[in-house]
Amino acid sequence: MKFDALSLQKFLMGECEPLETLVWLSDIFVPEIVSRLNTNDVRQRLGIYAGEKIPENERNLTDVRNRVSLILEYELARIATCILEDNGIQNLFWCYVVANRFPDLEVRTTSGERGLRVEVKCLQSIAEEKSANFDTLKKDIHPKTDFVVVFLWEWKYDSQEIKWNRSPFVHKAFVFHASTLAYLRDWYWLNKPPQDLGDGLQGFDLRYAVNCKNGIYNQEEGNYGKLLRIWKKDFEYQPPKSTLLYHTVTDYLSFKKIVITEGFKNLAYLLLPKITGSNEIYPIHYNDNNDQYFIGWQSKNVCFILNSFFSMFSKKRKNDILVHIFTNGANKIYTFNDRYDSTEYDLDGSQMKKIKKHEKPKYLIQGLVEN
DNA sequence: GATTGCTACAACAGAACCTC
DNA sequence: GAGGTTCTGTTGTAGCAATC
Repeated sequence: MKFDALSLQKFLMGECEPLETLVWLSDIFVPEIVSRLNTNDVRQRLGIYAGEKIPENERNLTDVRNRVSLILEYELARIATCILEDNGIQNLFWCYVVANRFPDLEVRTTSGERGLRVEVKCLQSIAEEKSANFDTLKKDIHPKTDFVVVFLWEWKYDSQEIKWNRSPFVHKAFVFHASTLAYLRDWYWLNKPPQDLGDGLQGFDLRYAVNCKNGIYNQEEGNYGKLLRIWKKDFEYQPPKSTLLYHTVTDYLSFKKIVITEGFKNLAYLLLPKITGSNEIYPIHYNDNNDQYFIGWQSKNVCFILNSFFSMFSKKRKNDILVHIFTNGANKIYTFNDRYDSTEYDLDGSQMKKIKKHEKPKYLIQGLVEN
């Protein structure tokens, strides 16, 4: 993709209004990065080759996820600098912030002047609880130049012709205006304190969020800023309205939905073939008047349904959906919550007979193997 | 069932400590 | 003092389990 060198330089040096920069990053610049990240040229350098093993235990998977996250962060900077070179810009580059502090990356001129600053977060889509953490205090964030980029990635198994077995694939990237996201986070956090504060208060010191339990203060435990806990739709305390905040709320709610749905899809593609023995998987849609709703995924006689979508319907419509699924040949349903705990049911018409709860996707498969 | 508080565990850097 | 080892704190990602 060819960029206009002048506007590229202007955006990256933080000379435009934050909203304008946000839209440019979201719609133009970061999609180009993702497109290049997903090329074989990049993926071959992150691939797991025949004979190589990674840990399967969640505890030890953490280091692999950390490493993928770090590499994607570096690749972003490398590719972003390549884009500058491709467009004839010699006086700008992306650099790594070596000190362990916000942000991860900065745009600099060759004379050292600073432009945009970017914090990179990576989430593996099938992780039951995506917990990447944006806990930078608002005082440390510059409203004009600072942004958060979130990559949603998953292992992608490649065809036989390609020499590696699997490699990370970025399914989607999201960009947030850091200052507004932090504002939203704090608005929610401060308006929803724990019940057992005692005579203390929640708040911040110079470096951390500070919690209080029964009057005793402590450094916040690490939940503050978890990306999927930042904001909830229709929260009872609404922040003051602004265009930027409106964008952030809309983008955040969309981000949350996409992250959960994408992980659910990847799980369906991972697990359904192991259950049914078939690689033929297709989406389940429900048509209501002129609207079409996504419900889940089906392979042969087995359906995966996402609770957060299914529960939106009235009892009558739920029955219609179940009959529709049954008519399409399914007699087994697994319902999943947003953290991918599942419940197994036998389906007969619109009647669901509960068989078993599976706390985690891996137990679902283990249970099948044991049976 | 959803939410929230707490814990796990890796890499890494730098300080503190130990031995020669 | 040099060099090696251990400890501590920070960053990062995520899962478990009690509570709402």
